[in-house]
Amino acid sequence: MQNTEDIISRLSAQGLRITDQRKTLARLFAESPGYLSPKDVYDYMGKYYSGLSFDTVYRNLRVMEELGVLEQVMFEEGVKFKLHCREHDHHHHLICLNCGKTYPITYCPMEQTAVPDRFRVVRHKFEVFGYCEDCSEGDN
Amino acid sequence: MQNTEDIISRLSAQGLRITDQRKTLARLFAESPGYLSPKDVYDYMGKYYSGLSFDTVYRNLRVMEELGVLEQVMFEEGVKFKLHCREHDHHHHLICLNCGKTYPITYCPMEQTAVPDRFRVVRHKFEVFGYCEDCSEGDN
DNA sequence: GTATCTGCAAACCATTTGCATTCAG
DNA sequence: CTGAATGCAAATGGTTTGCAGATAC
Repeated sequence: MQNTEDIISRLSAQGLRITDQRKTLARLFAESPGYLSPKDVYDYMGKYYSGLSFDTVYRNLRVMEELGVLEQVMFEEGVKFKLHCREHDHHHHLICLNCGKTYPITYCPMEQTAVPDRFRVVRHKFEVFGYCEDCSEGDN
Repeated sequence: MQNTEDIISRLSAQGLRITDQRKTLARLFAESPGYLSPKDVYDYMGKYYSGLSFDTVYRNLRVMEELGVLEQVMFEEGVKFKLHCREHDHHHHLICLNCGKTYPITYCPMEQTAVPDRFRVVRHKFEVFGYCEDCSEGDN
């Protein structure tokens, strides 16, 4: 986990101006263990900034994603963001369907996967969805 | 692979009317080995129906997806469709980044994945992307 | 001071909906 | 014939863009 200051200084180091909104944004992601949709972010930010506009949220999410501070993942419900994993070794995630919190999985299935000679692998996606301890009321 | 008639009769069996467009749609998916975006479908269909509208394409894709004839997957670039796999055993796919063609992988990583006791797994996603034999010019 | 940020409005794109017409059964 | 399918136009929802005023540096 990175704290708010880490994120701020990375933004600053990249030449971005440190506005109040960006501080709040940094804090939000520093404190959120899981994925957030643009709407989640907008709703949270809206509590602190009355005149907040959606486009600024999008702009900042995009900028932070381009700088590698955030990472963006496509879910069935749409795009979501979280802090970019700083761990060096390749890993995957357990993702809670309720709170969006993620837990690393060190195991990578590519090692075991038999791929035809003729297929040149570029990347892969392995994600496990379910309910974390705190959210285990679930649906069925 | 299923042929056009199989698909048509499944649609018919479900009470749908067999229009020209749906026949063409069935043929398109029967002959396409990979994922197609709504736009791909629209472009293809457009060659045969001059007054074609996008909403009919969407409607038919959605209906066929609800009937289990098609399956829908979210990629970075958006939603895509292919024939729903009829194979009984659970499996995953190699997906060609160029032509969208898919190849089944029998291996399922969940068997090897250590999950914390407290996390209740509901579903998972494992996809391998790359270039198939025919598309191996690739990008790098 | 100056370039970057922000909010606003409007544009944009993909997707959905209502309705009148057409067509499969 | 009748209800379902289609095309059209318009609405919607999510996201992006242009521009003028506000703000970090």
